[in-house]
Amino acid sequence: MKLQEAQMEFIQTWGSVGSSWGIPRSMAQIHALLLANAEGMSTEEVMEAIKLSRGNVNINLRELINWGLISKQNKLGDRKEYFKAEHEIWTVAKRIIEERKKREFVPIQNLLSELKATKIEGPKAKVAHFNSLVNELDAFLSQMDQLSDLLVKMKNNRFFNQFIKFLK
Amino acid sequence: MKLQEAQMEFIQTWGSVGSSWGIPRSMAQIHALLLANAEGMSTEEVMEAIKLSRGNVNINLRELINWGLISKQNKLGDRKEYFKAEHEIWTVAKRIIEERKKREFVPIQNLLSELKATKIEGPKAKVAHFNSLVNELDAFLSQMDQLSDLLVKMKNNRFFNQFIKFLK
DNA sequence: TCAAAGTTTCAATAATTATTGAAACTTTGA
DNA sequence: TCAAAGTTTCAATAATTATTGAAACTTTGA
Repeated sequence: MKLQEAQMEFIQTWGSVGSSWGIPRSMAQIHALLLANAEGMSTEEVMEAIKLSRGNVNINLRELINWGLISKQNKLGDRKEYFKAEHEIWTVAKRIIEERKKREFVPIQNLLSELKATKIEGPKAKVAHFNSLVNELDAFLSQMDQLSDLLVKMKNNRFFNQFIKFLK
Repeated sequence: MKLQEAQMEFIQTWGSVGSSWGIPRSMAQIHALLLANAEGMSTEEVMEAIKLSRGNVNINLRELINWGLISKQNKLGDRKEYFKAEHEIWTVAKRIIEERKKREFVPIQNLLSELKATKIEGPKAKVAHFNSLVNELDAFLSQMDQLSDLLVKMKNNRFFNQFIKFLK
């Protein structure tokens, strides 16, 4: 298989998985493209490679920068901006986890602590059920939170593997 | 705060977080509603509580059943079907993790193993970079896979907490 | 067997979200 | 200072996804 084809398959798959994830398809595709290329690429090159409009590429490159998944690069004697992916896979994962936590965990956690702090009025049994849901969810989410912090610190594969074995 | 209001806030938040997740808002809302009620509810009751059409409620109830997040119940002397949420929070998490793995991990993993098995042609350095990306991603995903299996088995809070402490 | 109660399907439509592309803006260096 | 090169913005539009609601279908028990 040609490198080009392989890259394209990768980009397509990453894009469609991304979009079933709540990440815009183009953003995921651009990310995949930059991951697949060791060197940075310019806006033009990205546009050309995955046939997207300038505006789209620009917006999504900036979003990827916000996520900390790519960074700007300058080439000497060249005025264009180049964009280069973070290639360390554990760092990539860390950034994605952090960003998703912000969007998916924090709002629920905020609501739950608010509800925990509030006296809820209504039929006793129903209120009890609701309160216990709130408490259990809250406890669960804070455990997941801890686990993800841990995960993110665990960049060392060997340690991770030992740890998995230990727990089996 | 009235129980009703509290439930509604919960339903709204769960719905909007769900939809930033790739889960249809209505499905997440129906799930939240059933989680918040100890007893099962009929299609009519769900429609009434969150103002959704019959078709929508029907489709999403079935989808929730597919996910294993709710189940049908019958009441004696009543022809209607009632739907009751799985209330054990670790089981809920397990089901969601499994379902998301199917949608988000499996396609990437399949592609990666295909790519690993293929000889890729092109400039040596670029092919090397691409191959190492494929290998690292594959290794990473299989670690996450193991971790999630582990997590799912770890229903016991006490064990989980000890384990977190142990690793700190 | 039949009608009432309930469930499912699905084409049409609404709502949401992503994308385009041209115009406005910014930066650079001669 | 100015024009060329490059970047950003954003209204219009396209694409995607979710929702409605009425009609078709199924089940139940008298």
